[in-house]
Amino acid sequence: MLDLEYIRGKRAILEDALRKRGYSTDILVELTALDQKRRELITKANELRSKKNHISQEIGNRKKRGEDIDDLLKEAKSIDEQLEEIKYKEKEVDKKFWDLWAYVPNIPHESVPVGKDSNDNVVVREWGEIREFDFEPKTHWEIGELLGILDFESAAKMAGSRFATYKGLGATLERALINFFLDTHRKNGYTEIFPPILVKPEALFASGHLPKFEEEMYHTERDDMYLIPTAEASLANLHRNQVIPEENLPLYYVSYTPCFRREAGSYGRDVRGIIRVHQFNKVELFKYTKPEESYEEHEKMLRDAENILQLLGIPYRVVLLCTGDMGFAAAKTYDIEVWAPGLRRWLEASSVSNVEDFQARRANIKLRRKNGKKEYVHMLNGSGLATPRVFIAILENFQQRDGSVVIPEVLRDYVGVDVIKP
RNA sequence: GGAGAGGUGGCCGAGCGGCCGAAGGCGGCGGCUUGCUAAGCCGCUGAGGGGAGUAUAUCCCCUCCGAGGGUUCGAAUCCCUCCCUCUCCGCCA
Repeated sequence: MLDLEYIRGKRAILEDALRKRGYSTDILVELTALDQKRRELITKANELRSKKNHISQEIGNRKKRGEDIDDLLKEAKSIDEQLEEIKYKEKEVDKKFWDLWAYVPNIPHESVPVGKDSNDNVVVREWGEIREFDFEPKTHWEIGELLGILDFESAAKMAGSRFATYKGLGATLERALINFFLDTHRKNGYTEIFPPILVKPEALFASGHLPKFEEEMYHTERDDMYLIPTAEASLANLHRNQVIPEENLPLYYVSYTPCFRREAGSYGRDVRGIIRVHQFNKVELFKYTKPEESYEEHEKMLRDAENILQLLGIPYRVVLLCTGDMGFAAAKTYDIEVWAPGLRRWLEASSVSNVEDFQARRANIKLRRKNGKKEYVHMLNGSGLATPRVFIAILENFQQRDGSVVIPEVLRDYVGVDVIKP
């Protein structure tokens, strides 16, 4: 959520931002009208309440003196009636206003390239050698089934499409990745968190996932709770309604959680293998920072995520998302894409975003300066990393002619073997 | 699931129909004192919103004591519902 200044004094900036993101600016016309109406009603209601307060006070005074209060009672009643009507209208307008406002995206940072869609994203750097194969590289699902470490049939039987059962060393490799990610980030100063993964609607509102992404999440009807689509949702709530002394910032958190996504808008896309599944594991990085440090911290977080792939020896590239491709809450986002030779394409394995104070405003998280002044903190999140696509990258990049997969050295102690053989 | 206790400002904690946006303490900020530090003394110190105003100066007003309703001219204080925390019992890992 943005500062309301953006539809009053700083309106031109917001208009520009919406245009760059490819949003219509029509919404602003309605928002402005609602804002004006809202303020009119607030002013009127305040006046009436003020009058009423004076009368109540006067009643108290008169009663003490034993004087007659009938005329005041009558006046109070008439004010109540007027107030009732205005309050009703105010509520209505207020709700409309905030409902709309909740759909206004963040302002892109000045360093973000302007563009329409993913074609306008900018590749910032590439790392690693893309391997030349002297045989036809297989896809991860072919390798997974050949090695007996991925089982799609049993998963489909119990859960439907877009699920996978990890078996034997597959399950071990998955767990190894999680532990390796966590351990590495912990060494870099991130505090490990294992949060609730079933949360209340207000938590998802604070993180910015509601109301806009309701369709993307699994909801439990009986208790009105949601399975988190990412640990970001939980971590953004760690300090909800808190004021953090500035000397405690920045705060670094790392969290492994399963993530659940309905993938509502992507029927038929990436249906094979584990490219796009309803349930996956992710290790998430999260920071709370002072506003003046958030962009520096953003770069550092990106490096921390990249570091994992470098240690694993997986070729990747860093992509700076353009205004049109960026997420709703983000002011700036880098994606890290790993190379999958079997699929012959780059796969997004991480998304590292600075949302500035967009979530802090919703979650009401502030910092206290040394002089006592309070401001909203900046919040950053990034995958470090999501396991399925790293799993894919390991299978496809490190496959041998016979289908066996060489385990990266840093994982060998975790997995217990050097090679997974058929 | 059953019984009880409780949720008040950055924190602790009093208030239990009007004089309470809230005593007192801690912390923080400013000042005095002081060779420095500590201690002491004095003052200031919640949030959100609307309006006046060139103003992140200042002033006026409104709302907020877990959330939402209700009673009342008037509620932190009384009533109802819900949420959360704690204790005990039951149940289960």
